[in-house]
Amino acid sequence: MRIGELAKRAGTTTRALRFYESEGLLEAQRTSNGYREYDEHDLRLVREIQALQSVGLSLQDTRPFVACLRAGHESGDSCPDSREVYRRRLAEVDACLERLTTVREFLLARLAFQDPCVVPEEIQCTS
Amino acid sequence: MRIGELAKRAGTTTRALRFYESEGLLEAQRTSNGYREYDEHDLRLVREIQALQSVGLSLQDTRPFVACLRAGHESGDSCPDSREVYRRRLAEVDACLERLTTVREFLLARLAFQDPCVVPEEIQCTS
DNA sequence: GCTTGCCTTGACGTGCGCGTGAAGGTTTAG
DNA sequence: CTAAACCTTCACGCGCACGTCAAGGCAAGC
Repeated sequence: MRIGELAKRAGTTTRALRFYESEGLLEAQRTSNGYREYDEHDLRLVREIQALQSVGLSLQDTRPFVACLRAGHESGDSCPDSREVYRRRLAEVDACLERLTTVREFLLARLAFQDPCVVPEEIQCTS
Repeated sequence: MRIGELAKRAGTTTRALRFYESEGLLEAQRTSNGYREYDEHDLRLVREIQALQSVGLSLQDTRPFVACLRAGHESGDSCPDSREVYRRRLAEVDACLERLTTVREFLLARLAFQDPCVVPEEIQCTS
C-alpha cells in the first residue's frame, strides 16, 4: 500500500509517516516511480509507535521497540532496551501519581477551608 | 523594597516579576526615579502565585486569586471565582490520576509479558 | 488530453506557557 | 569613579511532534 492508505488505516497523516521515516523509525520500499510502498508489517509498526506514544513515551523512546521488531522479535517489548524504557516510564508515572495525589489533597484542603498543606517541588507529569 | 530584593526573597527573578506586572498580576508603586517599590503584601502575593503554579495552575488561573486579595480578602481562595478554579483543577487532577493509573497498569502488564491492556484516549496531564 | 488526486522533496511555521535575552540608557552604592 | 542594580521595549527561546506551503512529477478516470 502507499503512504496515503497507510496513513488512513493507521489513523494518522502522511506527514507524520514521513516524519517517522526522517527520524529513522519507519522504512519504506520504493516503487519504480519513487512512491513509498508499505505492507502489513509496517502498519503494525506504526500502531506500535502510536500505542507507545499513548502511554506517554516520546518518539525517541520508541526506537528500542522499533529496533526490536526489526531484529525479528515477535513483539517490540521483548528486548532489554525496550523493557528498560518501560521501567523508566513506570518510575515517571509513579512519581507523577504521588505528586498529583499531593496536589489533590492540597486542593481538597483549600476547598474545605482547612490549613494549606505543603506541596513539594515540581515534577514533570505529561500525558 | 525594590524589585531585586523582592525577587531574592521570593526566590524568583526580576524578569519574572516584571512579566507578572505586564500580565496585570502584580502592581508596584514607583519612586521618584521610576524604580518599582514593593511591600510585604506584594511578597505575599508573589508567594501565592508561586503556590498556585506549583499545583499546576497557569498564570491566567491565578487571576481570580489575585483579584480576591486585592479586594481585601484575607486569603485569595475565599472568593467564588477562586474556588471555581480549584474545582476545575481538581477535576483535571482526578482525570489525570485515572489516566496515569491506566498507563501504569499497561506498563506493568507489558513488563509481566501479559496481554496488553487497552489505554484510552489522551488527556493532558501536566505538572 | 484534461482534470483530479495521488505522490515527491525541502524549508519554514505552529502551539503553548513562561518567561529569557539583548540593547541601550539612568541611578545608586561603595 | 566604577560596578552593580535599575529602567524600557522588542524579540526570541524552548520542547516536540508534526503542519503548511511551494513547486512539481505520476496515475487513472472521463
